[in-house]
Amino acid sequence: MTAPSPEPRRAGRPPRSVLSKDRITGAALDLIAAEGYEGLTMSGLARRLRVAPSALYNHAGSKQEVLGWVQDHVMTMVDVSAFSREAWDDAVRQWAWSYREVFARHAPLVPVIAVMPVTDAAGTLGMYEEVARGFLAGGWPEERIVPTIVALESFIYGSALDVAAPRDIFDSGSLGDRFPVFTAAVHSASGAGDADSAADAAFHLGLDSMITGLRAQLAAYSS
Amino acid sequence: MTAPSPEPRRAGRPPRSVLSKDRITGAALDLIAAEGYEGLTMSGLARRLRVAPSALYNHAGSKQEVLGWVQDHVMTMVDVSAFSREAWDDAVRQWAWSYREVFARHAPLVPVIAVMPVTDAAGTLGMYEEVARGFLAGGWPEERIVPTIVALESFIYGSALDVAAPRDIFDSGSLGDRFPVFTAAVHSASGAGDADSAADAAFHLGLDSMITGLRAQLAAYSS
DNA sequence: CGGAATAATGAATGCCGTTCATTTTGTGGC
DNA sequence: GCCACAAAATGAACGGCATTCATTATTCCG
Repeated sequence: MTAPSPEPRRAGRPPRSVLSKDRITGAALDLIAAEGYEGLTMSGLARRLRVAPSALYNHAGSKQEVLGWVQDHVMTMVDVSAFSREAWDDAVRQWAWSYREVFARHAPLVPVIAVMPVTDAAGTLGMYEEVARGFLAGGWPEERIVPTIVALESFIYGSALDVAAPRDIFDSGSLGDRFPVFTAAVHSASGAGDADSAADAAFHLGLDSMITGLRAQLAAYSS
Repeated sequence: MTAPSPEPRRAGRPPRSVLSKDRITGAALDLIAAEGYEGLTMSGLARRLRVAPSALYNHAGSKQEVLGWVQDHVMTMVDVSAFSREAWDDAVRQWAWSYREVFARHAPLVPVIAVMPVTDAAGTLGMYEEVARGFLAGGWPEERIVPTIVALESFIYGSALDVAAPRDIFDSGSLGDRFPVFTAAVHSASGAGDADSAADAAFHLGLDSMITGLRAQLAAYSS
């Protein structure tokens, strides 16, 4: 137990390095958990690490790079264990629900992921490796695996964004009269089930549809 | 043809209003077309409208609100005409391709849409109205229409983000050795077809899967 | 006709990511 | 063992951003 040091650090290189990629990533995740993504600023991150903001730039080239580290860590939270246990279609279902849940809590990462290359992202690659093994074991032809993963991910990312939507997002207000068919559909949909799980219902429906369609594609390919 | 007035406007309310929701929206779309979304700043928008930045706040409460107007306009660019011409499944296919194409060019709107309520967004409601009519005419039960649209949209939004991805996004670099199955799958996928259309291939595959699955759901429901 | 709402200007604010000069310390080559 | 250089911290500064405020001029409404 080191005594807390209220006296500020002097300028100059410290005896033992204060920062590192791992410490920065950990602090960023803590900060996000505590204050959300709007609280993730370079100043806030530096404050949490008891460091001047500019010190971060000795380790990360930009905030984008820090976000990349966070994203790679978040990827490891996705549960891929089903792929080594169950048939590919059941595994996909479990994986997809876990994937969506994780990124619903990290929705601001979704637009980042789409652009960010996977190079040097060991966590992300680890997830893909497990998924690819599962598909291969399930009898999928190798060249179809990546496009299939991308299609599923697209659905998952879109659905993760949808989780953050307010429950009354489809309330057409005073314009409702001009759009009677849609307005009626909204009302009859909200009748069934509580509004909390509207996003869940759409995800369930879409995922099951997609898996059904993929099963049909695999069958057509195998014959 | 009014003469250009190089002399700046004096302070005080102008004889005839310079700004309006429509003029702001139009200028924002021009600005986005010219400089992309990173060029869409309140200052830049004001410059284009030959107005002080603060003047915008007499018409829009925030930049978010302006983005909402832009989003509603962009929605009207989506082609829904197939729903009044063709069977629901073919119409969905055409609509989805158009929808993705439009939002691939407006990817930064995707995270905005998910959160933004549809109230007072006539263009958005207009699109939903046509789609809902098509589903209803196709024999879908009313209470299933909205969840189905949401599921399709989730896939479309995710796919629109995917279009912006660099072609070598799955290049695992020096870490490739540790993830052999996935690395092999990436290589055999990039072999078939040019890299340009990797996103297209995934979208095609996912959309067709989903439509197949939806068709099966409708059949199960009808019986 | 007069007062309130409206719609512009321009200055100012605070936050943000990032850069730079400076200082101190560790490290690798002679 | 020394010395030059790389590494890692500080703190001040910068430019850009969305937004707010006081001020001014004009229109609209009763």
